[in-house]
Amino acid sequence: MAWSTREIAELAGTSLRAVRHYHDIGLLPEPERRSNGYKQYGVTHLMRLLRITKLVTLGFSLHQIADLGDGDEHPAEALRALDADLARQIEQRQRLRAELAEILGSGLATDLPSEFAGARKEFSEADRNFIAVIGRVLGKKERAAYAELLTDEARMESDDDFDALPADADETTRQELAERLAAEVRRLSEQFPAVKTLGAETTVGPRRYRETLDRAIGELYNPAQRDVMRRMRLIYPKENG
Amino acid sequence: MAWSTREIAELAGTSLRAVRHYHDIGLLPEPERRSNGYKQYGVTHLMRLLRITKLVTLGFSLHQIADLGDGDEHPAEALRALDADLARQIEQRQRLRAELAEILGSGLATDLPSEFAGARKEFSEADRNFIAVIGRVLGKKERAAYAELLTDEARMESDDDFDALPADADETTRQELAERLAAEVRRLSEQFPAVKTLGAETTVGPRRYRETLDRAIGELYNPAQRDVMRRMRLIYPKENG
DNA sequence: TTGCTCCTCACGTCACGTGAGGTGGC
DNA sequence: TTGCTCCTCACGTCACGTGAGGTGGC
Repeated sequence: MAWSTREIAELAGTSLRAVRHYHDIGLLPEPERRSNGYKQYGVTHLMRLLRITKLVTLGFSLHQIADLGDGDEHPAEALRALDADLARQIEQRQRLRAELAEILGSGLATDLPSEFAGARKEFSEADRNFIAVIGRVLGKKERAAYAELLTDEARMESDDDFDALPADADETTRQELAERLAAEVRRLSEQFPAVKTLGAETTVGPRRYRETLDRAIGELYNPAQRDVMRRMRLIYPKENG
Repeated sequence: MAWSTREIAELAGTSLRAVRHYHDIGLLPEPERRSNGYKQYGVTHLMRLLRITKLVTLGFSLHQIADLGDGDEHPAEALRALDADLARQIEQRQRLRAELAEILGSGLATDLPSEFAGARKEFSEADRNFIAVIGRVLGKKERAAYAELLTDEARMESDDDFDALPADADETTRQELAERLAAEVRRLSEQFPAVKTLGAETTVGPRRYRETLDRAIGELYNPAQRDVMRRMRLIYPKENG
């Protein structure tokens, strides 16, 4: 008597359902049946199944295996293509691991681009969100420049004051803070010339870039903070965040 | 006015459908709608979406992302688990590439276990099938021993005669061939002591092992060849293939 | 009126896993 | 009669892709 479905599945190291699936899609011919409907497999079926499971573990899709046919020609070209594919997958995973290492090493929030891994750590939630958004719309080079700025520059007292600014801060407080921040931005612009042109290279075009930043600012900061930003721009009329 | 679905999708570098999918599974809250039913996204939605897409590209499943919650705690443990997983995936792919290299280098048929990569090449189809089957049912150590035998031993004239043996070969031819083959097997048994106990360590148990080999022999070789095998066993009474 | 965007079903993909419900031989 | 194996539907998984069919603002 011949093998049952469970038996060839076990001999081939696969599952009952997998064997039936290979029948369903026409990858493995169905064997003869006994009078009660039970399937009876022979060596040729086992051979075919062994080939299938081998190719599956190597990483071929069932479609590819079907295309390879049941002949015994050596599919060198397909094997090389698969190898190249595996090489790509390995590289991609290695890049991901490098990124993970950066994130883990820096304790960087997971919603920030990993270029910012080296940045000084204490952002307010609004700042973090703002940086996440700007990080998405800036082009690669500008993002790197921005990241460099955040990495080299320590947090200043004026930053704390800005974060803590209440929505109803009075006129004098706002103007004074705007002046201190403008002085800071001026200094940064000299130290990091890229800041002057920030927004020149974006992923969404200059118009969407401006719109996006404006919307982010509108939602993330309170009226007094937004007013301080406006005043800053009057004092030091350059693009800035 | 706020962002449309297409707009946040583009800002986050993902697809319209992906955003809707995140809504469907409750990963991303739906925003307010305009009177015409159009969705209007704000910065908080963009932030959430950015976090999701970032974690997706790192390799988290949507379930895992849901479990991480929308808080901004640093998911260090999850990141480390993911890293370990990526390391495993890389290793597995490297093993597959090594196996592919062996197969490609040797021109080995894809239905044979790759341990047999070094084996002498000219198997008859029946032999190849038989080796594939026995390769599956032998345990790892015995498979290695068998592979070593096939690697070191050159093909003999008697092998060719056996492959070419017609189903109606006469008595004398069979007996003579059986004697030559038995002598060969005796020599091999001395050179490779593992041959004597072949079948002791199997993946399917001794009973299924014997059954499997018998069925394979029955289907792969003609009556005269099977008779020669029987005679061999009488002359040199050891397990053999 | 035409073109473009938005919307909601709802089926398709891939390689099976997992019951559901029924039959056959000991 | 009970337990075990075999069978055939047929839905579920995962992260969306891809139309199908309809509406709204310029």
